[in-house]
Amino acid sequence: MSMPENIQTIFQEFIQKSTPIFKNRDALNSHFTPETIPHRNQQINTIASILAPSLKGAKPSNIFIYGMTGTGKTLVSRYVGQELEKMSNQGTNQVKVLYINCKMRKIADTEYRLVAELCRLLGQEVPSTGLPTEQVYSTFFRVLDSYNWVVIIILDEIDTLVQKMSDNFLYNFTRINQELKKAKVSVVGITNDLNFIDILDPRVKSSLSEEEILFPPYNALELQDILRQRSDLGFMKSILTESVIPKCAALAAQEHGDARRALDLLRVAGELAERNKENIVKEEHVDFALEKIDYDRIIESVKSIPKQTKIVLYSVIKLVEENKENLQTGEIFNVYEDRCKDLGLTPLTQRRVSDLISELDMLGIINADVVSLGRYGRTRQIRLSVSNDIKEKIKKVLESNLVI
DNA sequence: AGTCCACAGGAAGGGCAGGCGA
DNA sequence: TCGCCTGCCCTTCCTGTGGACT
Repeated sequence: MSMPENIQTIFQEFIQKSTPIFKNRDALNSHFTPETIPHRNQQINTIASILAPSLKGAKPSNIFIYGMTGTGKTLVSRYVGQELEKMSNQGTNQVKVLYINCKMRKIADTEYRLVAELCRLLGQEVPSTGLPTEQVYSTFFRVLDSYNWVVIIILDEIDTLVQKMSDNFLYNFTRINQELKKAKVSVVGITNDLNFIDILDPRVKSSLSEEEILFPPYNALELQDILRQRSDLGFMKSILTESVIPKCAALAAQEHGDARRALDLLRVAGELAERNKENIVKEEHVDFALEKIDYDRIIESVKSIPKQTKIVLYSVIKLVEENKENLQTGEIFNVYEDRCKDLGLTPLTQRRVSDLISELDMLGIINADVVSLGRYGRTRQIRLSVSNDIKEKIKKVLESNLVI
């Protein structure tokens, strides 16, 4: 059997399959905007009433929105923004909402690019490079101030912005209105870093958070409502076993009520059923989905970590395979040094390796707790925090990657 | 009560790449 | 195109520390 024929068969089967599972897969994606947003009425109303004065040409307060991942911050603010623009278009046409996700590379990773993107959103093309930053700013101000409108700028994941370019930038931003004659600007900042507001310069802080809105995590029942709404849109009728949605909701509720995670579980469960050519999504598919999402995440991060970190991780695995438990930094460092010599690389210092171990800990691949062993020193106790299957897969990835 | 282990983890600075501005 | 600047990775040097052992 030749390859092309094989692929043809897969496509054929996919098309001919009598009972499709998905009606609209996109509806099960966390980025999808449904027509109504369950359990966020309070937040929607608050934001709407803060922004409403813009319809009469007044500058609304700046808003600072915070909450954990998957609590609907982005969804709600985009939704309110859209509705506001709609209303404005029916009337005085005075409101413009600009949305920027600060995490996007090539769009918002430098001050220049961010301001250039804002110009673009206002309909003014700016060369993607070449101009002095000053000039982009003046273009921005010119376009902004060319019309008697209220511009609401939504900066999503605003915390990454500060990491990249200091909060000087935000300071300028909060003072924009003093430079403008006709237009008025309000800033909506969104973050899932709950400590973010504390590390800001106090002046920026007070200006940015004229209004603060907290998005609490969803509980399991609320998550179920969200999943029901999406599954009605996304799945064919009666394709889900009764317990599927409560299970997804319960699992996601365990992790700080993350709706994104709940939707991922549901969608992946459906995809797994589809791939197995089954026509009903069952609870066991959710279990597999849970594993698969975890698995994919970890393998992806292992692929993307730097070479030296890979060698550190490989050393940890080697030691684990020698049945060593509760590894110490020093042990790992020794094995790591040997590995480096085998590979003809100069090893990093222990100080640095210690930081790399922390990074692996944060990725959730290993578990590194600081403990005191009294007379035997203070160190980290390090364990692999993945199942055996994943460990084997990681090992394969590392070996093919490093030629160990 | 004091010692001392095996590091943790902060501070400062070197070196380098890559983007910025002229 | 080239110097300049910035951010990042890494090293060096350092001080701090919980608790088993004496």
